[in-house]
Amino acid sequence: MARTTGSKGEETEARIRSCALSLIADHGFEAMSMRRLAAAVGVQSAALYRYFPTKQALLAELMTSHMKQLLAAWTAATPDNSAAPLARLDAFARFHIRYHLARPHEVFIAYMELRSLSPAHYVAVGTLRSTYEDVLKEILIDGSQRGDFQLDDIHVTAMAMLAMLTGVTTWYQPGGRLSAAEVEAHYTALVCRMAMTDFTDTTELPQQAAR
Amino acid sequence: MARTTGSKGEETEARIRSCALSLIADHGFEAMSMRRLAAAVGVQSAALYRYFPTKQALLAELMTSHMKQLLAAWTAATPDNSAAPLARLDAFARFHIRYHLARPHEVFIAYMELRSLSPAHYVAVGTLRSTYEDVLKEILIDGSQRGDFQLDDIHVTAMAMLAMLTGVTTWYQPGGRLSAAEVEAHYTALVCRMAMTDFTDTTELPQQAAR
Amino acid sequence: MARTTGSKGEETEARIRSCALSLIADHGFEAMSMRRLAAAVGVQSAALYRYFPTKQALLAELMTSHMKQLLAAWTAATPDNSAAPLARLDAFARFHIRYHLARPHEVFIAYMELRSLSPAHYVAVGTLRSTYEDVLKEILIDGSQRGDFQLDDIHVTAMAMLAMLTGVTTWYQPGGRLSAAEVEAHYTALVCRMAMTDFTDTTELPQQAAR
Amino acid sequence: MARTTGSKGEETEARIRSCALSLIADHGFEAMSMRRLAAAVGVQSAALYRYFPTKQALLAELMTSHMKQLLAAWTAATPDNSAAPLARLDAFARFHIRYHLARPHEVFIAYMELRSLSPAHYVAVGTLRSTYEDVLKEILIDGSQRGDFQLDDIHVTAMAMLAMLTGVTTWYQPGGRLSAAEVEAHYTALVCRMAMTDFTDTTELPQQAAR
DNA sequence: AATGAATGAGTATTCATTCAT
DNA sequence: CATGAATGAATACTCATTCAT
Repeated sequence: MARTTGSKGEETEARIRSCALSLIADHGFEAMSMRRLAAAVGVQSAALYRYFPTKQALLAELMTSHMKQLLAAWTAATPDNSAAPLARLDAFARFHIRYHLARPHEVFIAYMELRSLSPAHYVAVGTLRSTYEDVLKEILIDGSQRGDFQLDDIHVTAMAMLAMLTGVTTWYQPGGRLSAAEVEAHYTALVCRMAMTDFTDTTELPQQAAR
Repeated sequence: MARTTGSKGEETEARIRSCALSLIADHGFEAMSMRRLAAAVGVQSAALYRYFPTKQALLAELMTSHMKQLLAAWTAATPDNSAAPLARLDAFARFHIRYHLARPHEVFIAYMELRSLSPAHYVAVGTLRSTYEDVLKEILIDGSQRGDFQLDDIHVTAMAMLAMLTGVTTWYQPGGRLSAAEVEAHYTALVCRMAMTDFTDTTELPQQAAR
Repeated sequence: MARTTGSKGEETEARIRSCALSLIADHGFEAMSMRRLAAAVGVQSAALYRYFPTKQALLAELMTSHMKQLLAAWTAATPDNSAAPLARLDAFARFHIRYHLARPHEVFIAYMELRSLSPAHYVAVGTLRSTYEDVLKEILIDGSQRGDFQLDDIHVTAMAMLAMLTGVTTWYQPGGRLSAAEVEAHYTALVCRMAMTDFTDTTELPQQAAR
Repeated sequence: MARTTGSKGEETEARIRSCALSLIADHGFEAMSMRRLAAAVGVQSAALYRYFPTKQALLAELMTSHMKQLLAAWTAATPDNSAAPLARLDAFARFHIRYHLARPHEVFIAYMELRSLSPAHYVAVGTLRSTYEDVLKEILIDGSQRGDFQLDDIHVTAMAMLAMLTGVTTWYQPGGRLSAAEVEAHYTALVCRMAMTDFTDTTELPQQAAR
C-alpha cells in the first residue's frame, strides 16, 4: 500500500494557514508573532519556516490566495455574462455579501493588511484586486451603455458600492436581529437603487464648511 | 513667576500628536514604535512620556479627541434640525465627506484602530461613535416618518451609507482625475438615491450559492 | 532520535544559576540586570528567557530550590532524632554553620532577598523557612521538656540562635585568622551556652532610655 | 521681625530624609527611584538635587548620620565606664535592642545597604561601624581580663552577639505576643549567658558532613 | 518533518540627572 | 526654593529568524 505522501505536512500547513487567519484578523498582522502562531498550531516556531520562508511571505500567500479564490468563485458562480445588467449587478452584490459573510477573516485581512505588504506583494495583490473591481465596473459600464443605469461616474460608483458592501463585516453578527439572508437582501436592494434611480439632488443648500 | 508660559511644552505636545497621526495612519498603531515617533518629533523617546503616560493612552487620546471634534464640528456646522429630511441628509453627506477628506489620518485611525484600544477606551470611543451614527439614523427616521424616504431598514441603511462615505479615504488622492468637490457631489447624490428611490428589485434570480 | 540529549541546554541553565547567585549576592537582586547576567553567562539576554520566564521566576527558583536542598541536607545528615537534646543542638549548629559557610551566596540571598519576592513566592519560601526553623524549635522544646535546657522563650531563643549563626557569613573570610572549623566550634559553643546555662541576670540596672 | 531663615527648606530636607528612609527600607535603595521619592515628598524630582547632589550622596548621608547618632546615643546613655563588665554588657544589650526597635528603618538600611555604598562611603561607614563594634569588644575584653567572662574568642563572640541582637528587627512585630520590654529582657539574658557560662561542650559527636 | 538552542535587533517604559527660568 | 522640559542610558522582555541535529 502506498504512503499518503506528505499527509502530515499538508495538514500542518493547513493548520498554519487557518490559525494565521484567525490571529491576524484578531490582532493584526504586525501584532501576530510567529511564536504565538506556532503555539496555536501546536508546533515550534522554527517549524513554520519549513512552510513559509518569512512572515511577510505568509501574509502575501494568504492574501493572494484569497484574492485568487475570490475571483475563481465569482467566475464559477456566474457564468452568464449576457444577462441583463440589473440581474448581473444583483448577482454580484449577493455574491459579494455572501462571500464576505462566509469568510470574515480572509476578507478583513485582504482589506486591512494591504499596508503590511512589501511593495512587490502590494502590487501583486493590488492587481488582483483591480481585476475584481473591474468585474463590477464592467457591469456598470454595460448597464450605462444599454441605458439601464444612470451613473454620474463609474469609478466613484464602483468604489462606493464595494466599500458599502464590504462594510457589512464591521457590524454584522450572526444570531443578531437580522439573518444573513435579510442583510443580503437589504444591501442588494441598496446597490440596485444606487445604479438605477433617475433621482437628482435638487436641493440648493448653502455649502457649509465642514469645519 | 517661574513659568516659561509652557509654550515650549505645548508646541512639543502638538508635534507629538500630529506626528503620531501620520505614523499610525501610515503603518498602523502596533507598528508605530515610540522610538520612531520620538525621532519624527525630534526628541528623545523619554520625552514623550511627559505628555502621554503610555502608548495606549496616546492612541486613546487621539481617537477620543477626534470623535469629540467630529461631533462638535457637526453641531456647529448644521444648526437647522427642522429642515427637510432630504436637505439634512444632503448636508450630512457633504459634511462627512468634507470632514473625512480634510483629515484623512484621524479618520482612518478612528475606523481602523478600534481593535488596538483597551476595553475601557474601546467602550468610550464606541459610545462617541454611536452618537455620531445616531445623527444619521435620526435623519433617516425623520425622513421615513414624513414619507420622504423609503427605507427597508434604518440600521442597515445607515451602516451602508457610513461605510460607503468613509470608504472614500481608501482611494481618493488629491490632484487626481476628480476634485474633492466633484467627489463630494457624486457621493452625496448616491446617498440621496439610496434613501429616496421607490425602486424595488424585481429580478427573480436563482439564488446561486456564493461558493 | 532528533535529541541532542539536551546537554548543551542543561549546562547553560547551570551556568545561569551559578552566575545569578554570584551577581545577586554581590549587588542585590534589583541591581542585577538580565543583561549583565547574560554577559556573565556568555550568552545573549534573550537566551535567558528560554530557561526562566521572568527575572522574578529566576529568583523564586533559586530561593525555593535552596531552601529545599537545605531541608534535604539536614534530613540526610542527621538521622538520629532520639539523641540527647544537647547533642542534637550541637549537631544542628554545626550543620547550619557548615552549610552556610559552604554556600555563602545561596544563604545570603535566601535571607536578604525575601523582600524581592512576589507575594505568592514569598509565602512559598516563607513556609519552607518556617519548616527549617521548626527543626531548631523542636530540639529546644525537647530539651526544655527533658529539663536539659533552661529557656525563657522558645521562639525568641530560636530566632536569636539562627540570626547569630547565619550572621557568620557577614564577616567570615576563608584564609583569615580563624579556620572554618574553629569558627564552627566557637559558634557551636555559644549556642550550647545559650540553651544550657542556669545563669540569671541579677543586675538591677536603672533602665536607661536608649534615646 | 527677622525671617525664620530657610525654614521652608529645612522642612523639605527633613521630609526628604524621612520619606527616603521609608522607601529604602521598604523597597531597597536601588529600587527606590528619585521620582517616587519626590512624589512622596510632594515635590518635583529636580528639587531633591538642591539638598543632595546625587542619589548616592543621599544614601551615604542617611547611613553616616545614623551611625553617628547611634554612637552619640550610646555615649549619652551610658556614662559609667567603670561599672562591672556584666552590668555594662547588660546595658549595651538593652541599649542596642531598644535603639533598633525604635528605628527599624535606619537600622535596617544601615545593615542591608552597605553594598549599595560607593567604595569611599563604604569605608567611612565601615569605620563608624567598627567604632560601635569596639564598644562591645571593649566590654568583653574588660570582662575577660577581670575574669568575669569566659570567652573563647572576643571577635567571634562580639560578632555573634551583634548579629543576634540586630536580628530582632527581622521578626519582631509591635502588638504581637511579646512586648518590646519582654523581648529586650529575653535577648539581654541570652547575651549575658553567652558571656558568663563556664559551660563547655563535651559532646564527642562524629563530625558529620553538612552535605 | 520538526526540534531545541541561540541570536541581534527591537519593544515600551523608567532611570538619575541637568538646566534655564 | 522650586519647576517644567528634556536627555541618554538603562530596564525587562519579545521579535523574526537561523541552524545543527
